[in-house]
Amino acid sequence: MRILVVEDDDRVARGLVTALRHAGYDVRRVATGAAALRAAPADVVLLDLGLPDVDGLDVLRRLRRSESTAVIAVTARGEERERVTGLRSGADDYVVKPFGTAELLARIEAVLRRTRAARATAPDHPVLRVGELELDTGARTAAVSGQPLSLTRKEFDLLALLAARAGSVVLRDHIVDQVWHATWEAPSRTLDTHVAALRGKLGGRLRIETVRGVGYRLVAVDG
Amino acid sequence: MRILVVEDDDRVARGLVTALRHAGYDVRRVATGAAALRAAPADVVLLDLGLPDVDGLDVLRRLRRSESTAVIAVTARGEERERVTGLRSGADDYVVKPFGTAELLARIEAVLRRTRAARATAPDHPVLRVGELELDTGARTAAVSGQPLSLTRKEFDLLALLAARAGSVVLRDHIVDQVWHATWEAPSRTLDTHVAALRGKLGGRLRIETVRGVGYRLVAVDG
DNA sequence: CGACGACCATGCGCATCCTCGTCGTCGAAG
DNA sequence: CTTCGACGACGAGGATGCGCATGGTCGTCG
Repeated sequence: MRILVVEDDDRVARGLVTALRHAGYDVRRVATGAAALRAAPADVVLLDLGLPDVDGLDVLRRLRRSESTAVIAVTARGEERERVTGLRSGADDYVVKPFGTAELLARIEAVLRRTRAARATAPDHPVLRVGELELDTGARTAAVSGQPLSLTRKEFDLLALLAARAGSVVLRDHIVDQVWHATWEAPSRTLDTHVAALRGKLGGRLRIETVRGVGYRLVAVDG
Repeated sequence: MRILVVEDDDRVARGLVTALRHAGYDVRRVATGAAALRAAPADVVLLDLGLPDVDGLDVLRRLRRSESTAVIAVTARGEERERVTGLRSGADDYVVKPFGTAELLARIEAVLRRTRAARATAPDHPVLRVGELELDTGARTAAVSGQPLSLTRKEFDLLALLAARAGSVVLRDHIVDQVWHATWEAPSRTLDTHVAALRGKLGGRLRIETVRGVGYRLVAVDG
């Protein structure tokens, strides 16, 4: 489980990181909002709203674009109004310094309990089959009709996501969230590019259909 | 959205109920743990852990057996150790009296955001059948008598809505709400246009009937 | 260092799709 | 029968979303 600590005060940050590492989490720490957005994704982000470079609430809102990331806001100020706007902006929880390590850990667990369901990837089905396609999500290998195909990382992630919901439409936003862990806003043609690459590699036995305005759907072609 | 308030102090309870009702929730209130377990299910339970009849933590654990119910623990005691055990027992959040109404509402919203997201991850994508019409809401495909038909986004959403209530009238306002996610209605022929398009594509086996001044109704034509 | 592959951003072209206005028609109420 | 409001049938316009080609960035490896 990966936790990102966004905190500009070195002393506070070090204490947090140590405590979280000790609790068994994979912890990263950054000091600025910009770095936080770059360092995503994480399962939980501990976000100090009193950052020097940018508006903390803005960072919060961007982080929360990814459904699978939970955000716990942390501040020194204890005003109720601040807490309310923080929560309203999408924070899953809001704690005020100073706080106890045990409570923070308990709150992290509570948040994780709730977001676990929203996280994807079923580790119990490592091999996906759709028609002639076979994806080994453990070994990250793919083959069509026994012929191995070489996929790049993004291509594989994308195909695995589509294959896991074969026959159903997968929403564009959901793909962007899961494969790119995106925090970006401007509509980008990046996803299309990768879909095009996959279509080229898949050949005739599998088809990625476009559902305009919604997303994509992977189907096997019988023949 | 349904909220259950579990609180033995009448005065506090009344205040809570009023505030929550005012915020638009469907609120129920009980005074004991036993009654709380009987009154479930609810989307959110505000649980006072200082109940007279039973151990609050025990009630909490039982309520949390239902995945879709969120629990916010409320107590008068502010000890960190209490908060930790409350959260560890499965509470989604933990607030200490006295607390502000605005913050409580914000925390309820935050919790609901998460449980809703968890539900949206495993959504129901039923296959709707009306006469010869078959709509696969997961794949977003439609067919009449086995013949696939190609529908645009709005057309599909609209038809799915009508098909889900096949045989009964769906109000114009409700359609606008669900398909356009707007409460708009500057007089415009947009909805009519899409209905007309659907009628053209459906052919003779299905009919969309107009109920003047009310809405539309989808019916199968037996032939 | 230089080449290379993977990835990301951007812009254009194109095919729809949506919207909304006008006008004619229909239905219900009086 | 008349009147009035609601609906149906068009027909553009403008907006939207997608495919593809291109150029740039970054990290890796020889």
